[in-house]
Amino acid sequence: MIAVFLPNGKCNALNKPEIWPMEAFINYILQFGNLNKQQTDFILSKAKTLELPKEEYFSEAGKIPRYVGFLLEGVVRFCYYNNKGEEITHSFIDENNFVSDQQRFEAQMVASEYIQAVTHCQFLVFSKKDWDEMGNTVLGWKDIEHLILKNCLLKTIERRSPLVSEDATTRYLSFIGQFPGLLNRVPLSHIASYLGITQQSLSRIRKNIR
Amino acid sequence: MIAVFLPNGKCNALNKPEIWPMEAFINYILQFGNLNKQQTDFILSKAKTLELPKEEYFSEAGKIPRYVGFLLEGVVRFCYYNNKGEEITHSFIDENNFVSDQQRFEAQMVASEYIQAVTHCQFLVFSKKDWDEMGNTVLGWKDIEHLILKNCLLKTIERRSPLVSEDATTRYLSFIGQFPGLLNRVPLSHIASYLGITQQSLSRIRKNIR
DNA sequence: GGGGCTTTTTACCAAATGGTAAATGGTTTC
DNA sequence: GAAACCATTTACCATTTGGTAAAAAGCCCC
Repeated sequence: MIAVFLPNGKCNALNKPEIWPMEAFINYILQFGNLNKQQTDFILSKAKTLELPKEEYFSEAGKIPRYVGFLLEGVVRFCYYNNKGEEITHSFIDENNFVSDQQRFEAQMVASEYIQAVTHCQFLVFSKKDWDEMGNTVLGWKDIEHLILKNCLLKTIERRSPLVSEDATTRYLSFIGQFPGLLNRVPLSHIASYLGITQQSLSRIRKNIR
Repeated sequence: MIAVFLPNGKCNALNKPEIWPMEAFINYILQFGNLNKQQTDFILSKAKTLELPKEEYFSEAGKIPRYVGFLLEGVVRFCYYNNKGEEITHSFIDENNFVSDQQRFEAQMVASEYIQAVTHCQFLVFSKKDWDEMGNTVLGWKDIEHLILKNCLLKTIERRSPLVSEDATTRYLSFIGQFPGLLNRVPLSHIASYLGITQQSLSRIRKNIR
């Protein structure tokens, strides 16, 4: 991956991106529509890289989201606090997916959820200004943007559906199927929260499965 | 409401819509963008009405969705069968909302869910051909369509979130808050399924609340 | 490698939920 | 109005899950 490490361990290093990891990003985009080289170059010219150390926030409840991100490396989670003060992990996102509280970003409204780096993360990011400029400049980008967002929302709904109706063991197995490889990168406490059970229950379930 | 009742109790009566209930529909649409009279007239000229008796299907798993619907009167539910053969109610939709398996409708793919009338229902419906024609003819309609879909998907996610993390009583109370008035129009068995609990548990919870 | 820290597992019991079956209540049909 | 039907509640007990606490395992730092 890109050899851009943070000199001071802080989270806000913005750099011009290197060349080749962009391919994953461009390939992702081109799934949803056609763009010519000039157009993709324009989009890439707006991208910056952002590194976040583990546990830092990509965006925070109570603040206005600054970026749309595309996750090149790492895992993030969306979480919020319910009215009992419990921290609820709502979603996980891994490599080569967009990361954004899109509704709040678009409207530049205060967010109600946190987006947190679960591992060390590397993003491509777009500011509101650049994102809007892409929409106005690149013909067809708005359609692609809509398709991507729709796709993300549908995936979220599909992933979370079994979490309501199935028993805890089935939910856990379904999680493993949906996110193969995430199991070893994410604390079990977050997975338990995502599945809507306690950490102890999850541990019991894992024991029964072995 | 429109006085178009079915002569034979069957579900496929398509008629030209009357005038005034369209207002709710147009008002709904204009929330998401501006259209002039000519444009809304064009859209209305494509709308037909569809009446469905209680328990009939608006669209069925294994079949290609024929219409996008706008629910003028009644309640529908989305449901599917999980791999244990249990029927799961995934969502409820009530008056003045769009009803569509939009992804499958757009692609004219076989659906995996049922959309069923919970009460007697009256819809405005649009065929695939007319829907596409609206997109190609009415400038700005595609944007409105995207916004509406995004809005529906976000609402679905928001409504279903507490169903994962909260206990059954909280989920029930949250359901009542989200759908005031639906309680008396929908069988409790469907509500229990929606909440991810058995009918007996729901009955117990209702007893405890009194 | 050892001390200190966090994560994960285990144990115990209380509480909530599921499953089966029967009773009650309400509605429709004739 | 009685019979038949469906929806809802109740009861009982088995199973699952939650909550508290402690033990074990893993990890980091020096």
